[in-house]
Amino acid sequence: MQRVDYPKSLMEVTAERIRHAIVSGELPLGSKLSEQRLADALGVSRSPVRDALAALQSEGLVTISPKRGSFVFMPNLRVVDELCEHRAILETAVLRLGIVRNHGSLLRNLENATAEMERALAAQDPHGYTAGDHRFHNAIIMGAENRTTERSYNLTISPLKALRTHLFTIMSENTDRSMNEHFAVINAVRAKDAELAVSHLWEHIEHLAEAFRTKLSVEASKNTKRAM
Amino acid sequence: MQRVDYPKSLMEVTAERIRHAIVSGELPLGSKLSEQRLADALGVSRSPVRDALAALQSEGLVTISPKRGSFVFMPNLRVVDELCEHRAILETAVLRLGIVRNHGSLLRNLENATAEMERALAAQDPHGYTAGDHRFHNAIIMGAENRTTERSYNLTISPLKALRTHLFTIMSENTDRSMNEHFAVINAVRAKDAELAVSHLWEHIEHLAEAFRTKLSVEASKNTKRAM
DNA sequence: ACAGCAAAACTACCATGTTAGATGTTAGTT
DNA sequence: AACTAACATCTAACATGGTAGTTTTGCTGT
Repeated sequence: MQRVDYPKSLMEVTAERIRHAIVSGELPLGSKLSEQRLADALGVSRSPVRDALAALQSEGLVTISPKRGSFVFMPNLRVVDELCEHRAILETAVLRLGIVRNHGSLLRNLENATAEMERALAAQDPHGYTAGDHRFHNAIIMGAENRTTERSYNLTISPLKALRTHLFTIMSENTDRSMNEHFAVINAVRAKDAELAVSHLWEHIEHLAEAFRTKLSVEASKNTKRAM
Repeated sequence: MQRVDYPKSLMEVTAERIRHAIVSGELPLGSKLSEQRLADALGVSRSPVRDALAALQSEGLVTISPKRGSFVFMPNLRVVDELCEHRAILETAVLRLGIVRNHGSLLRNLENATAEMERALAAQDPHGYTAGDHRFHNAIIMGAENRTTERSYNLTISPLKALRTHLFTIMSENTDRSMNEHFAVINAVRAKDAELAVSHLWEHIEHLAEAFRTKLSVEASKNTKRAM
């Protein structure tokens, strides 16, 4: 007999659906949502939708305007900068710890992730490449074995994941440089040179922030549509 | 004329009340809550209480057990360690940035905070001392001017604030060492020696973690009571 | 055609009712 | 005394109705 895992509540399922719709690009950034419409579309009452939206707000994916409506988050340049910097702060700090605490498994996970990315790159599979990238950075976060930091990371990474799919519909042109940066981090980790690894990692994330900035300033002239 | 700030919703007020009750020690750690009882006690309906509890759960102050009840969070040694480490990660990273970006105002705020702490120490005012300490660490966080990191910090610091009031009812015996550590950080900041400041700060937070650990292992034999 | 303005539609907030699941209690059996 | 199961009680999850604030719409006069 195996212990039963708790069935997910309606609110959780609802939150997952909406989160996926945002991150996958189904719901445009800044688009208007509505408890009632979402409830009708998902076939549930307004209560779980309301709870889900509140949860997604604390994840940074949704902003709720009192008496006006709920909206998919709409990043400006400053917020994106801050998100990337926060990400860099967490990843670099955790990388320092991981190199000391779990050097073996950390290195192995990083290598697996880059292998997946190379495979996806050869197969021209943008989706797989993105998955590998997430796996790479996730391996860094897991290295310190600190659940609090993991939670904090997941909160800030959700909007960034959404941004990635919304801004980069095709595989970026900078994948070569990106791959090299990943390898640079790995090599430094392998050599247990924490400071070098950290500096490569910070630079890597900074490049991503730059890419976001240029894309955002181009697409700044879009207007909000109703999605739900 | 000043821009009016949005009137707070019932849910926000409710959340503030409950949060204050937890952080101030009014509600014991691990004690059972109940939407209905809280609603009756606060004179509101269950809806805002429910929303508030959900928000407090994402702050780490409350844990909700499906169909069973809500409880004030109950930390174990591991979680406290992780909270402190996460705090150290954020504060040290942000301190590095702050020294570069806002050296002047950062230093000024740190000095004001320690001045407040010394005043409180001379006046035997534990409450004021704690307030000064919070102001000190808050000054560090504000130094980088990154709202995302601020939010992340506030989420992790709430349980730690609660722990402080619940575990240290009297002013700690280690205030001398603590004050010296604060001064060590300030001096390093003044000299713009980021690495030295960071190492002092990390050590300071690590000492706090140790204090939590010893107190927790002593008080581990307490049982849960109903509070509301 | 356009500005002003009032009515209608829409929204989240809050209150309350209902329900399924979890827990505590007690009567009944061995 | 020990175990069991029916029962009562308590809980949060979910559904639904009312309300006040916001936005849109559509009419009106110019």
